Amino acid sequence: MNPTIMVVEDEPAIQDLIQINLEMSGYRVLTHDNAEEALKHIQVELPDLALLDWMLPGMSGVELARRLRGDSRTKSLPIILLTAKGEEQDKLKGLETGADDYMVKPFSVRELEARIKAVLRRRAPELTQDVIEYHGLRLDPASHKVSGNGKTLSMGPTEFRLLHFFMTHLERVYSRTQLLDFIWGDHVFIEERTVDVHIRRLRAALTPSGHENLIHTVRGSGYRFALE
Amino acid sequence: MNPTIMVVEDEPAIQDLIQINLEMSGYRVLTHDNAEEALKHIQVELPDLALLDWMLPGMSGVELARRLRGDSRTKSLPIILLTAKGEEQDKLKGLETGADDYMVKPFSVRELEARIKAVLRRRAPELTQDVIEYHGLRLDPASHKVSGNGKTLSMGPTEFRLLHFFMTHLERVYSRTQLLDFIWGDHVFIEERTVDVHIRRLRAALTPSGHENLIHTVRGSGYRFALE
DNA sequence: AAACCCTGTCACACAACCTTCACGAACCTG
DNA sequence: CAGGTTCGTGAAGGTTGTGTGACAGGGTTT
Repeated sequence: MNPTIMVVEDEPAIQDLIQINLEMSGYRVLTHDNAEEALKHIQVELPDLALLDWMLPGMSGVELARRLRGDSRTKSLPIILLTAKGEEQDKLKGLETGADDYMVKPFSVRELEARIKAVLRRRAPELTQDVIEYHGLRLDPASHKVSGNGKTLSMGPTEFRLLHFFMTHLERVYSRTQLLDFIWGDHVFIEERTVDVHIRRLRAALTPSGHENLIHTVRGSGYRFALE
Repeated sequence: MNPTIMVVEDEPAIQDLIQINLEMSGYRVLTHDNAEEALKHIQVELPDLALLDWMLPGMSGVELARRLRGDSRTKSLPIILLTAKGEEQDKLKGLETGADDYMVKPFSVRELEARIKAVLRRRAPELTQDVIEYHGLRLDPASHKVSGNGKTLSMGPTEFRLLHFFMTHLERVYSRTQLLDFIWGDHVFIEERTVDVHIRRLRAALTPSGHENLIHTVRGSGYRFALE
């Protein structure tokens, strides 16, 4: 699934501009024109990044950012603030509230996309559309293709997500529970051992190019993806 | 046909400079020296990109941009704003322009063309009227004709737009929702599965020349158009 | 008015996929 | 080396996603 970006912006013109361009770039966009509505939506669905206007009718974007940081569920949600010119001197305050980045209006769409990409890369690399390559194994999120030493490898959707996660989180052990959280999503009621089965299928899918030995079992702890 | 660029600029010297250079580069250029005239023209003909001066007699370029964003017909028209040096600080306070990009005068013609190209490529590669050819499959936007290895292929309007979109967006997976947004338009209340049906019709239309296997199903994600 | 084309929706069938389970191998501990 | 734990593996069963044919409504042409 593509990264979901929540846009909270009260001016329709700029809302449309952002939405159209981000969708064109492959993001899924949710728009709200006030903070209260946005908060309600977040109860239901957690976006991957939030783009908040500084000034909003009712609760301001700054206040919204602070609230999101306060709640443990949204604590690590990447946030970019949009500020108009005169507000710039308050930028320190903005960063203090926990925003990852901020942009001063007017901004170009190119710049916006660059910053979104930068923030995502830092905070959630598995959500960017960047091609990842590691020792002859190549994964392209945009075209949804995997190849090992030039040879195309095919696998199911879950194995693809699993591999994508591993390739953006190298050299580290993840427990089955963690993998379930990151790849299957929040609070899914699934047997832990199911992870083993997908690991096995991923190994099988990587075998044609000999990359199956990148996945290491760490007995008692979980799995690790690396050269060794 | 070449992309049409509308230039709204009141200074004759700059107007000429832009017009001559852009025409030299193969664009069709429409010039107006005020926003009202430009709006009138847009009723008749929709350009592929608008180049607006910030300051204009009567309605300003900013106001014009806002209006264009407001009308659903011109909502997604790419816009580049031209601003003079001093204007950037004074006039921008809290202004949301809705432009895709903006340039500060004086600028080089080379830079202008680079930005135009970038904006066009990002916003509407399927808008260019260039004939597209890909592995024996040939699509001519101007005459609305498609042929595969010389053999004429016939299809309905929707399938044509779908194919046009795919051929200008190769090697990338698009979800059903994205395809609905890009090809049917924003906020259309249409069943997602309808996309499948048109994919099927497009495949059927491409079968006579054997190009139906350029369309790949990516289970759980959407469709991808490429060789593979 | 009839014939035609295009479109969006539905229902059904099938294939791909996910999850679980059970069994045995591998491993650790004492 | 015995007992217990953890992991790999194959298969079964249920679920989900996609391909496909049919059909009705709207629009256009004949």
